[in-house]
Amino acid sequence: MFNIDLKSSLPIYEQVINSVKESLLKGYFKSGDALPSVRKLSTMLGVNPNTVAKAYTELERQGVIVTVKGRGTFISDKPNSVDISSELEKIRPILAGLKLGGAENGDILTNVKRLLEELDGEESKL
Amino acid sequence: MFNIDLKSSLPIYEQVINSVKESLLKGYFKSGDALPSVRKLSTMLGVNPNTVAKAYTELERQGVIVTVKGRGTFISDKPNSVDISSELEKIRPILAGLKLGGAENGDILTNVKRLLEELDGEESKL
DNA sequence: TAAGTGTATTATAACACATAGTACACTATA
DNA sequence: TATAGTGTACTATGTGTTATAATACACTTA
Repeated sequence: MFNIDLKSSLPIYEQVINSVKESLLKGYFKSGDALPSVRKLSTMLGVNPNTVAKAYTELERQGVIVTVKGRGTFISDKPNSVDISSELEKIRPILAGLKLGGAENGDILTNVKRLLEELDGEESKL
Repeated sequence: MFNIDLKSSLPIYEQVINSVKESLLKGYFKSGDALPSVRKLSTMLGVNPNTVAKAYTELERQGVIVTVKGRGTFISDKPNSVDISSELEKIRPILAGLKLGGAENGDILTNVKRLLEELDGEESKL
């Protein structure tokens, strides 16, 4: 479910954020569903509770989840909309690296399309 | 030419790396051309020479540039090929964020295509 | 009452980033 | 031969991020 690589250079809390988002897209969670508690998820992952709490805080800031003191953390029904162009600026240097490394525009586009469909999960295949 | 934002959260040396790569793709440099020296570029950008040296070291590791002791740094004629799938893994979380933020697959693909063409620079429009 | 929630705080350690200053070996040129 | 310019290496310092550890508090549910 939540796949974390402790040896990755990507910070653990960011991996948690990404993992939650992908789980949502793939339909593993629905609006209103409860996420694992901070302490439970931290023991599941073998990670400090503060690290999970940091991920949840950021996810709430983005409107992906909603926290209720004393009760738990739940999936939001309407995540904040994001600025497409600013997010695309993060992709730009990766694309530049791919092109310098010999990748063709067509191949890159095909793979991005495959990635997008993969993120749509199983429900989209019905 | 080399556009650097000292206030960005992206490390300066990474911005230099990206800047050099994009300049190459856009045709501002050809194989064999000399890059600004470490000390010269550092004063141009208002940055420590060690920071520029770090960027150049990484660019050489990727085969983008070649350094000759005592002479300078030059554009390589054959950058190392990159692993497409591993690079795409960096794009995955960004795409997930876009989709959660309400972006449609079609819009995302259109923008990625536009980015790719933008990186091809002016020579491709002849 | 007891257990489980999110949250906050302080402290510590490790690492990345950037700067500063210095030094060395090399190359090109006056 | 000097001089200036090149990449490179090193130590030191400061700052910020990441992650852990250990508590503590207020809240909710059973």
